[in-house]
Amino acid sequence: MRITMPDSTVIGAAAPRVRFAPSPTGFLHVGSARTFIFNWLYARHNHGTMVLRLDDTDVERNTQASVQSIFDGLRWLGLDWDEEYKQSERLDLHRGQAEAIFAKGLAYRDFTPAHAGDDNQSSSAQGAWLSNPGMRELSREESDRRAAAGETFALRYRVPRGEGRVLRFVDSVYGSQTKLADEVEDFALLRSDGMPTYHLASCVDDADLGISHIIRGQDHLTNTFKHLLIFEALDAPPPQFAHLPLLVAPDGTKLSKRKHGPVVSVTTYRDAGFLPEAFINFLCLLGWSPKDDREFMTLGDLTAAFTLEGVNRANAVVNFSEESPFDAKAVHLNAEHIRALPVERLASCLQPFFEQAGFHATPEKVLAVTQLIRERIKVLREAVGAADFFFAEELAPYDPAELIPQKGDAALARRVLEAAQQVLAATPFDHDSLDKALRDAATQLGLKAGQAFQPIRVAVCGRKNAPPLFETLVVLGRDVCLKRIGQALTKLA
RNA sequence: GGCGCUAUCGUCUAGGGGUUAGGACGUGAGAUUCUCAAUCUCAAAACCCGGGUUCGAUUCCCGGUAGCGCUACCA
Repeated sequence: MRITMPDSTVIGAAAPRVRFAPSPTGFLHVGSARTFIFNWLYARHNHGTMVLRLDDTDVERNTQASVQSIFDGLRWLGLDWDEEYKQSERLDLHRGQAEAIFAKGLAYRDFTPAHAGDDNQSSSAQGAWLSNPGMRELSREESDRRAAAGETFALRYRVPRGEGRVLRFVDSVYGSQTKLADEVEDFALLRSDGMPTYHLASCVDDADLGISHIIRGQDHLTNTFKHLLIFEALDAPPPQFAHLPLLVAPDGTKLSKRKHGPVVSVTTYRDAGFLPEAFINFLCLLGWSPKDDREFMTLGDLTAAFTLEGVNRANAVVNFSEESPFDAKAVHLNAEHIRALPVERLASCLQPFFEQAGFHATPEKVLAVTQLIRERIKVLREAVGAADFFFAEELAPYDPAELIPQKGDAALARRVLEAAQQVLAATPFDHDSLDKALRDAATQLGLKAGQAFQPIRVAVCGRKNAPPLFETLVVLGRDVCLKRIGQALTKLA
């Protein structure tokens, strides 16, 4: 296959083909998302092809909801893929290849009933389990006879034994890896219900789809020896492997949906108001670095900088807790990306959050508000709480004591608010005019700006901490400001 | 139990035979400011342990320890 690139260079067989192969057994979690991102970056950096393959051979555990959740997550990330497959639609290929392997004598039928759970303490005391007694040695005739009689069986790989065979591959991240074939157990290719196992289906598809690089979690590092054996039985050259360090929870264990819940789901980040670019940026810094001091990186920066050589070998902790479900660094990077976004784009990101909160949010107003809060929010969702008073018809109840400035009393607050009423009624409603008029008024009252502005700010916003006063007044408009100051005066009465 | 992988501030990481071991987040202090943010400055904070190699190891080697992964007819 030859692909003509936009810059019209022709890439030959060297153009990599990578794949992301999630199994739909739950929501898309951050570890999977990172694997997807690294594959994507590798593909784009090298002008290769990104394949999405749903590894859905575990019928028991697959759900449609999970498929949906994975696509939701991937769509949100905004990273595309070039080809899409479902393993469940390729079962004939898997079974055919299993038969071919069996025909070559590289696999055998195991009629031992599947045993559930971990009742093999006795064998673990001795060492590793390698095969079920008697099954490997069954003659072809005997095996055929029992199969014909309707006995169910699993198909197992006949791992080379007693030859001292060394299995070897060079991992792009972990370097040279070797293992004695004698230590690899006779793993299953086909289950007794005829369904392919993950190992078989995955390798058959990787070979068939011409995958050149397998970039996946380190939990598969030792499985790779089995996969080498399968590729060999398939007469297919093994792809290049690159294993990624695992993402772990603060307790050190691998991130899991079961154990850690929705805090590891991609959609949780989306709903909290992370920007996809920020989320991707954060995930990339877990187990990879550009080897310079850059941390804030756009998708373009990441694509340009990403190499497998830059991947680390040690597991990375995603630092979340009960109190703060998001890693502080993720939050910080998100705030940076929020500030880097053009206001118009940020405003349209904020729009749905405001609408969801039930605000009457016209695009014009949202744009004006966005300018005032963009340095004050770290995740989009916070905008709702930070800007509610811009949209509310009536201010939420607040403590009138807030109206009283430091070293002042209620009488002082009243004087300030009354002066403000006059000024606001008579001054053109723009930033500079209000700035001058309000400062002059403060001077006349013999007050410092801070003292004078607090009552006004609280009257108008219903809280002490808010965006700068004059901009806020302008966005709110004269009528609303005067009305709220009037209400504040009644509170002080 | 067996096999494998890993080990630098609390966290993410840079670095590498001789360095004041660098950056970022977080934390603390200060500056600035109409509050809050943002911004800026400063501070505290790390080479798992033991051997070896070497003039010299945090860096290379071995051992230990710890953590993680795999050890399913899950993926």
